[in-house]
Amino acid sequence: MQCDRIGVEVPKQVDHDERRREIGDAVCRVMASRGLDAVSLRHVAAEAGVSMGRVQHYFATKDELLLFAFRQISSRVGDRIGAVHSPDPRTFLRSLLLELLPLSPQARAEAPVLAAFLAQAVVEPRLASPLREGGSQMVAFVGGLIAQARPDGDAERDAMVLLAFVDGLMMQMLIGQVDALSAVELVDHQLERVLTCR
Amino acid sequence: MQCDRIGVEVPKQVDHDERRREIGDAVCRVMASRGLDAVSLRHVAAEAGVSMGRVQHYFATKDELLLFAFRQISSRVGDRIGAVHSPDPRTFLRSLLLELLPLSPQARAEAPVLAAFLAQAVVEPRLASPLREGGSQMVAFVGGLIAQARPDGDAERDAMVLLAFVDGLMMQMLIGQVDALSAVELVDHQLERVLTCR
DNA sequence: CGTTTTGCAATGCGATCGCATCGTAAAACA
DNA sequence: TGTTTTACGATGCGATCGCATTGCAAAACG
Repeated sequence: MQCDRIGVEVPKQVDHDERRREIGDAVCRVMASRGLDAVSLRHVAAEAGVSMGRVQHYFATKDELLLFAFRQISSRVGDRIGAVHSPDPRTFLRSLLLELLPLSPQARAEAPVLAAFLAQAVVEPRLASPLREGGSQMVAFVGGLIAQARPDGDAERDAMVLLAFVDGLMMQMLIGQVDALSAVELVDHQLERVLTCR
Repeated sequence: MQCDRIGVEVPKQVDHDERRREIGDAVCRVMASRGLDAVSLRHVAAEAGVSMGRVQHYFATKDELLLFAFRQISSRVGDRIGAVHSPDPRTFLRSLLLELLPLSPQARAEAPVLAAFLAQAVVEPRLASPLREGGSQMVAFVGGLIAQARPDGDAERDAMVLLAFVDGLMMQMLIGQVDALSAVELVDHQLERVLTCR
């Protein structure tokens, strides 16, 4: 009998990456509901509905587990905002900014996890570094869109302003300070101002 | 012999509140350097240079300790921004916004603590509630200043925009994405736009 | 078919956790 | 001065932690 998958190096009968993703999801769910410090091997195993031995089998250390979960939501958020498109730069920009807020069910699930990792990044350079990298890319991209939508002015600076704004808005939504409707209105208001003034 | 302090209810020989403040400071220092989940009774005691018994003597539970530390930095930040004044509403506004960023040594020490509590507030309503309250007050006050500095337009909405912006900017500074000089420039830029456009 | 490898479950270990308890020196009080 | 109260330091306890180890069924391999 052959391996159940074509190609090389697929282990035996289970999809290694899929299992890791399932456990990574459980990590995110624990983080979203009870915070980063509630993440223990046992809690994650229970959340995933598997044994602790399984978690250990796929992740050598807790650190590796958390780093994997971090990269997992990072890439998910990246995919989500990467899927946004529009021929009109202004519409594109608006959709992009709104995609960064906890408005859709997916974004609502991911935002608390992101917030927890963001706070941890303050004291953990291994998290801060990729976040900075992603942020820089966003600044460059959003800056490009702004430049398209509007002739002159420092587009990169406005990109930083807009992105800091949506970051803060996300946090305020997460603590219940701003609801979804108000948030969208604020984004529209600020975006309008950035694109029409100066 | 008499009590070493005039008035009633001062315990015996030590200043109860002062001791609690010292320990609360140690909590904040641990949080700032190693994050919220590094806060344990032993670490706090070591950081404060006292015995664990002392920490337990002044705080019945860890929860009470953390809540006290939270209220302590909250009131410190409140005092700090409450001390900002200026006859010119525009200058007042600028100073207020800059005071919310980790620019001064005090603010730089407090910001990581605030960020950690903010993230915890996402999953802990007992923290989120006072943060919302403080945020609402800030919106009202900043909105008032905007209304003074600028005739028409929705001042409260712009206050929310500005405050979300500085919140996000604080986080980006904390992860090393934006340095102090750029941050001040971004605040000036955004403030200028809010006050002159629309 | 037998052997090897994989994918776990189970258990145990030492460290650390929050918290309770106990003892006691000193100060306050009568 | 004797008693009480305060302010701890010290120690211990059960729970939980990350992690190492062991065992074993099933699948893959020769």
